[in-house]
Amino acid sequence: MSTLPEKTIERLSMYRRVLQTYQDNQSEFIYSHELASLLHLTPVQVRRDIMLIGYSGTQRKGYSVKELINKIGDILDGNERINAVIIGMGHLGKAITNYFNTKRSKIDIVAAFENDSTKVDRIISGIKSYHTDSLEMILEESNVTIAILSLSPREAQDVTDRLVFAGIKGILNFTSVPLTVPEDVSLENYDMVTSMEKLAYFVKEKIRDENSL
Amino acid sequence: MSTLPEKTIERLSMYRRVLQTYQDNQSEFIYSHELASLLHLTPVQVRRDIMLIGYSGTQRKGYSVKELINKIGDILDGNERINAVIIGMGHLGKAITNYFNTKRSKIDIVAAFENDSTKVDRIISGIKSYHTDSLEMILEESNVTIAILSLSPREAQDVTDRLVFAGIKGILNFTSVPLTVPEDVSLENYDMVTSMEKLAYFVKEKIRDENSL
DNA sequence: TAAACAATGTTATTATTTTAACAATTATAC
DNA sequence: GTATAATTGTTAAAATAATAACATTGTTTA
Ligand SMILES: NC(=O)c1ccc[n+]([C@@H]2O[C@H](COP(=O)([O-])OP(=O)(O)OC[C@H]3O[C@@H](n4cnc5c(N)ncnc54)[C@H](O)[C@@H]3O)[C@@H](O)[C@H]2O)c1
Ligand SMILES: NC(=O)c1ccc[n+]([C@@H]2O[C@H](COP(=O)([O-])OP(=O)(O)OC[C@H]3O[C@@H](n4cnc5c(N)ncnc54)[C@H](O)[C@@H]3O)[C@@H](O)[C@H]2O)c1
Repeated sequence: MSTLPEKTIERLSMYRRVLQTYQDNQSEFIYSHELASLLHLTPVQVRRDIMLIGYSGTQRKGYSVKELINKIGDILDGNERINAVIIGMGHLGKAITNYFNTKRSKIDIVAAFENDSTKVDRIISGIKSYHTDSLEMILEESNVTIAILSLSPREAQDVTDRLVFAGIKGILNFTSVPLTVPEDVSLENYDMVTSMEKLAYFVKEKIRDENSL
Repeated sequence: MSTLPEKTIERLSMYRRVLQTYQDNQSEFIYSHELASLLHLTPVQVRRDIMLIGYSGTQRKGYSVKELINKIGDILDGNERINAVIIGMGHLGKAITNYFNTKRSKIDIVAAFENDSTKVDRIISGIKSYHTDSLEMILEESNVTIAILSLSPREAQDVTDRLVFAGIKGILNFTSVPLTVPEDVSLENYDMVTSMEKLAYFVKEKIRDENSL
């Protein structure tokens, strides 16, 4: 199967989550319009996404919840578990680590890195925290493909370069720094300020539109 | 000016941020290709966005950094400051509050709400935390338009309904719950698990592509 | 067993977003 | 001054994503 559209991948992740709670509570099958309604999407979009991943339901009956969950798992998770590290165990880093390692998931955060000596060589939020100096050493002896960046912006590009050099293939960047990475490294940015400013803009626009009617 | 495309709004927020640091360090003017390069975009996209907001640079000279910052400010910020509240002062809520109120911005987090009695009626991360029971009361006497949700998923929809009823116009949702809100309320969701799973998928795909060459 | 119905699966259309093409303009060099 | 080069502003085209249309098919009902 060729690479799926980005937006479809995002929705697959969301389908799976709601299917998992649906599975526990409800029926064995689910209709596209039910799944759509749980996520405020259209039934067509759900059907199209499911078509794209090559799964088929039964007409008049819907999709097998269990099979669909498994099929999504095949696509999102693959076979092996994925190891991640987190750089920067400040407020955000601790929140993320704490959150992630209380969820069941195929992705594990296996180590943290810190600069601040008071946070090094300790267990924080359930995982071992190392000094950033030993980044290369630790990464060499473990199979880590993803890094989460929640460190001070000032250090973000330097550490990124080292991560890339050490063979990291994906970066989830919470610093607002626009990172430079080579082509073969995937980069996901989340910028909370942008998110807030965007929301504020559309709130303003809606109020303006209402007043102008 | 009519409502701008969503993606343009996101980039405007990013333009402004890099322009602000550029302003402090460098020249009075900036070329589209320079601004593009700082954010890893194309010069065309930068020029098109700037066209859409109705600002003009000088050919052969570029854009006045100061004027462009101001123009973006007119669009994103409007005239008045915006007040926000945050619901749920757990790990994530504290991180966000702490982060936001150390930045200069037109958006202020003015109050927090909590259920846990040990976190109520105290100053946490610099802002006053109230019991969620008093949500309606506090919102009535202040001009708050935006709410940030970082509370337990279980309570998310209930609190959302109350926020909407109390007149909130925008919600930034960090719980992974697919919230139901009326048409006139803007909703921004950020789902960290989806973000991670998406990243993991594209990492896998890239590795697969490389192996199949 | 046949007709009606209600759901899926897929192709076609539309909307949004990005990228390309290029004309217009202005600073610089000669 | 005039030619040249470099940059903006805008329209056109391409790519991506969402929506609509509808044919297909399994299920129910009479
Ligand atoms: N907290 C939020 O809600 C939030 C929101 C958006 C963006 N961010 C961004 O996320 C990052 C972290 O935010 P925070 O609020 O947790 O800040 P913080 O100051 O609490 O944490 C930063 C941590 O990074 C560590 N650090 C610095 N250099 C390091 C290095 N070279 N290697 C390893 N660790 C290093 C520091 O010691 C500190 O513990 C910042 O870039 C911030 O801009 C945070
Ligand atoms: N921490 C993360 O990195 C992260 C990442 C993604 C999503 N989330 C989501 O963000 C939310 C918060 O995560 P967290 O890690 O901070 O969890 P947390 O348990 O540390 O914090 C949740 C807080 O919400 C409070 N709360 C519960 N019900 C409330 C109510 N009705 N009114 C006000 N406050 C209430 C609790 O008392 C608690 O302090 C959760 O929905 C979680 O799924 C967190």
